[in-house]
Order: sequence, then structure tokens, then C-alpha cells
Amino acid sequence: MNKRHYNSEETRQIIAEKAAKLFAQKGFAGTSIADISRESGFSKGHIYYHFENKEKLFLHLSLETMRHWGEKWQAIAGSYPTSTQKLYGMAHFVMNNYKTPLLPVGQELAMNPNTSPETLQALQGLAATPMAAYSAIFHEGVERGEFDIENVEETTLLFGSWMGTLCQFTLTMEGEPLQRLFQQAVTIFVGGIRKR
Amino acid sequence: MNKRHYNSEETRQIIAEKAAKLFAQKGFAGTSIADISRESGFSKGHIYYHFENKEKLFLHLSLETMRHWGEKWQAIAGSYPTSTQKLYGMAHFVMNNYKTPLLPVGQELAMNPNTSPETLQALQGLAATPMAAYSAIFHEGVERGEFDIENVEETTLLFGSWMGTLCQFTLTMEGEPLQRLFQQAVTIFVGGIRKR
DNA sequence: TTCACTTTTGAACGAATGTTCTATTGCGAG
DNA sequence: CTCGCAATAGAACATTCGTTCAAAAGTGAA
Repeated sequence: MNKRHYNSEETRQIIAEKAAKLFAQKGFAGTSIADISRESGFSKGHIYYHFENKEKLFLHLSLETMRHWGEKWQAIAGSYPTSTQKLYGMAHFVMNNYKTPLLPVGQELAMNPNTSPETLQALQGLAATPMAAYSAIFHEGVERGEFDIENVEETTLLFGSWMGTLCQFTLTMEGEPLQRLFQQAVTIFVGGIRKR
Repeated sequence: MNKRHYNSEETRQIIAEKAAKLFAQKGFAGTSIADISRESGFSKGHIYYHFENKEKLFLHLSLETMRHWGEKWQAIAGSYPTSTQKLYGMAHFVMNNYKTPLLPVGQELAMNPNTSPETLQALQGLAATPMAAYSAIFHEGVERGEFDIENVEETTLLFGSWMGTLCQFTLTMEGEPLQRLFQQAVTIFVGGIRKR
């Protein structure tokens, strides 16, 4: 009856994935529907069969990505014995799971005066997911006596923005050097907030 | 003889400044010549009187900005007694002197496959200026026994990328909160690399 | 095999974009 | 005063963009 026919849902997924890759690489304005069409192998018109418009397409895929991200992190967050280890775990997780660093692209959209207000509001939720996860770690670390933090909110912002840019290196680096970069960042950060 | 007439050089400067502001706010692809024309108050055609094309315009103003930045830093770099203080000074300097965070825009251009090879090569030099300045501080800090750093190059990259994103906050924050953010970042960073 | 309906295409359109070109303005030397 | 040339404007152009639309193809049920 209202079962899905053909592989339409799969198609939608392919388009979303390729679009995410392109958005992350070339930005929102820099990525055209023609680009997405070429990369995904489906016609330009067909993209509009699945998504209302370019803005909605970006919104859908970025929010979906973040939702997955949050769920996946929640599933493993409990497995770290200390807050410090949890922070290392988070960096590792971020590196492997924001395959496509969409957050800066969301910022780009948010900055543009032509962006519709509804989109703008929806974008608010984009950064909120990872920020909440970071914040939880820092709060826990303070309570456990591991961290010495004056202003947790500010610290969260600092850590979040740092992770955000490091994510962009996933587009140009890989393997061990990339891993060391993330690890070293956490080592420095922890060194700066560790209780002594 | 070949003296400048009218206020042409000044006009060129105005266009460059307004363009820098727009590029920083809306990115390279997101900023149109029409935008720059509107903001600067000069006609679209006149922009092409001063600059060969959009790419060259961006290149000129970003390299020029960086050149100024580097010179200005060199002038005050010697006035800090310790490397730690120099790092704080750098953060303060970055906050006040990259009025317009053009580095991410340079990255955007560099990522785009349509960007000409010459432009690409010129862009290499963009990040090089601040990175060299950061690197010098870390090297000095190690020599003076202030910092304990395994890999100075990696540390430079980490500090540079962090400063880069923090710069974007200059577009949405100001005054004391902004200043505290930069300061706190350095405090954390120094805490992580300080010799103990 | 037919038929209704979902999926997919590709042509078409208006708006916007980067760029070029021609015309106009206005300074300053003579 | 006037004439040449730098400075500026704005129309015009080709291209690309996001989006729409009508038609074609493919699918599964009957």
C-alpha cells in the first residue's frame, strides 16, 4: 500500500550524501544544483522531486547528520571512565563522524542576509547538538574534580570552535597525522584546564 | 606628470576595504560584484577599472591586508619580555587587526576546483604570514625554556587554526566578552604547553 | 498484458552573475 | 578657456544559477 517503491529512498539518500560532500568542500553558495546533479548521477529536476529547494536540502541533510551524530555519541559516551578520557574520545569521535564539516557552511548560510528566517532559526539547532555534548563533558569534569574551569560556557565555545576548524582538516589530511593533530589539541586543552 | 589625479587611489582603497568586509561576511562566492558596487558606492564597471577581475580583487586585498598585518606585528613583537606574554600579545593583536577574517575565505577559494592555478599559488602565501609569526613565538619559547613542545610545526598549525576561527567571532561579538574569549584561549593553550 | 501511479528526465525560464564596452564627466596642463 | 586624458557610470552580454514543468520511463498490482 504505502510501501516504498523502487529504490527511491535510497536515491534520496545518495543525493543527500553527495550534496553534503560538495557543500562541505565548496560551501553553500559555491555548490550548484548542477554540481549535485553531476556528482549524484541524477538529473537536476529529480533533486527537486526529493527536496523543496536548495536551502531545504542543506537544512535537511545537515540536521539529519547532526541527529545521527548526537545519537551515536550518546551510545558511547558512557564508556569512558574519566572526563579527560571522554574528551579524548570526543575528539576521536568528531574526527571520524563529522566526515563532512557542515558547521562552517551553516555559519555561511546564517551570515547571508538573503537566508529566510525559518531557515535561520532551524540553523540555530545545528551547532546546538555538539555544543551540548561538549558542555556536558566539561560540567562533569568540574564536578568530578578533574577540571578547573571558571566559565564552562566560554570553555565550551572555545573547545567547540576549535574542533570545528580541525574538522576541516579531514578534507585535506588523513590517517596518523590527522589523528595526532586532534589528539594533540586535546592534550593542550586538557593541560590548560586540568586541576592541579 | 604621472601624478595621481582626483582621488583615484583613495577610491581604489575604498573599494578594497568594502570588498574585504563583504568577503569576510558572506564568503567569496556569496559576494557579488553588484554587492561590492552597492556597498562602495561606485559602479560595477568602475571596479573593473581598478581590478582585473573578482579573483584578482580578492587576492590583492587579502595579500595586502596580510602584508600590513605582518609589518605591524613585527613593529611590536620585540616589546614583550617573555614568550608567554608575546602569545597573549599576539592574540590581542590578531583580535584587533584581522578586522576582517579573510583566511577562511581564502580556504574557500583554494578548495574550489575552478580557481586558477596562479591564484592558488598566490593563496599559499596568505596563511604563511601569520603562521610564520606564530611559529617564531613557539620556537623562541622553547629556546627560552618557557614552553615544552614536542612538535613545533604541529603546535603552530593548532594555534593558527584556533586563532583563525576565533577571528570570526569579531563579526558577531565585541568589547570585553570578545577580549576575554581570546585571552582565555591563550590561557588554555599556554597551560597546555608550559614547561613545568 | 494493461493500467495507475511513482520515479526520472531534460528542456525551458527568469533572475542573477562576472565581465566588457561605450559614453559621459571633470580635472589640470597649456 | 579648452583640450586631452584619467575617472566613472551604466547599459549590454554571455553564462550560470535556482527552479518549474511537461513528458517519458519504469514498476507492481490486477
